[in-house]
Amino acid sequence: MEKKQRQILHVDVNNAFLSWTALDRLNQGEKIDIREIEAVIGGDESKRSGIVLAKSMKAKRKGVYTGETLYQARLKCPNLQVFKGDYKSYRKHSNDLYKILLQYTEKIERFSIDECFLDMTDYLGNDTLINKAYEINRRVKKELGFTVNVGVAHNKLLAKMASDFTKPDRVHTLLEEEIPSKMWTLPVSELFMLGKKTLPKLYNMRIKTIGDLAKQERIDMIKKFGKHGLLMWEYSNGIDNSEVNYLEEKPKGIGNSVTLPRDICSKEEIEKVLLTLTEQVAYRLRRYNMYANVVNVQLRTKDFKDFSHQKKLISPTSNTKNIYDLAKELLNEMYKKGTFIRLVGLRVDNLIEKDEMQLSLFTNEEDKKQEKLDKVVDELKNKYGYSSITRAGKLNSEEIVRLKDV
DNA sequence: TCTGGGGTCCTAGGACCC
DNA sequence: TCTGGGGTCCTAGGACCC
Repeated sequence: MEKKQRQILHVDVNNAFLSWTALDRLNQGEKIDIREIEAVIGGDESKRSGIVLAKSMKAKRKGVYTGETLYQARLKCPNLQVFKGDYKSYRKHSNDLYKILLQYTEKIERFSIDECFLDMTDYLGNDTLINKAYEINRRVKKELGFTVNVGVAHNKLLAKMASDFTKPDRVHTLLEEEIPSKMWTLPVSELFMLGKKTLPKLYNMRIKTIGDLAKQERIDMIKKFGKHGLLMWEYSNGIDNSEVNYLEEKPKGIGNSVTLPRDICSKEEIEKVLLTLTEQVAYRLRRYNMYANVVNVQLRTKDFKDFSHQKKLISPTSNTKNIYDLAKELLNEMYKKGTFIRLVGLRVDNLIEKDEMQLSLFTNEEDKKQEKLDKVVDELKNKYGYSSITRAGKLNSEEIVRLKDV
């Protein structure tokens, strides 16, 4: 029996951070709509995080692109206006969008803060997929005040490629019969999951368009690039059988990292930063009701060399002290005296849910005490805000690490 | 005034076991 | 003298995404 053809939409907010900040400013009574001028949402140069996070159409036309430094962007666009991002507000706008989309299907995968996949297969009624796409596009603009692109297709990959065609405020289809005309003609760099490391290798093989890639022998792509080769080959041919993952998923890992306002070169200073990062990570871990099995410490040197070490915990934990102790151990292993460090990161991985863990013949008295302490601290944080409570050893590092949103 | 921060998944080598 | 091979777990690093 042939399987029913799937009906998939991809909804992508146009210039999300910039549009949302534009709306917030208009709501606060500002006269200028920053979508209409040469503007970007950017990081903070004084904190050495001065990159472009989102740009207006006018800035884009001057050649400004996401991820480049504000310095480079200003060279191309001297009148560029730079605004700060507000993640709390972005989450709210994202949720507003989600609520509208829920009226069309419950099978929604929130792919990122500004992108969703919708599985409409069983939710079309007598309507067509493309009508639904236009309706969503119109309603979001009218009810929320920002615009979206909607991609219409029969799998996620094609829907995502379609929503990336001309912007803003558009609906595009990418049906099987349209693949040669609409997708194979594009530069191969436009293909989803094809990054800047792979691109030069393909150019060396005289592969310039997605169509060139699609014409390769499948087996050759596997031989040259392994699993990733197969993926690229399938994507270039419009093949993607992955499901819309609409069920809320627990995270697989939780991390926090920070670029320091100045490079540091003493283990003691790095430890203080690690403690601040650990507190935040462990707090989030406990809010998910999960335990970690692995701790990972990442360092970036002043000349942008990244390295990391990781280790399994003796037993799964969500306790700040256990994680911090192992993090210090890892730092000890990996840190060469005198190296200038630009970024410090801490993540926990191989997470399990608390109830999966047999509680526990082995939990010792010290751990139980720690757990109680963490709980008290968490409750205060929940009640009075994350930064309401802090421990003495950390105070110094707060001059270095500004507290971030949790 | 160069170059964020949060993730997921994959690969490859070594240890260890049968 | 010769010197397996399959499987799993652990770790470091890298590619890619938004």
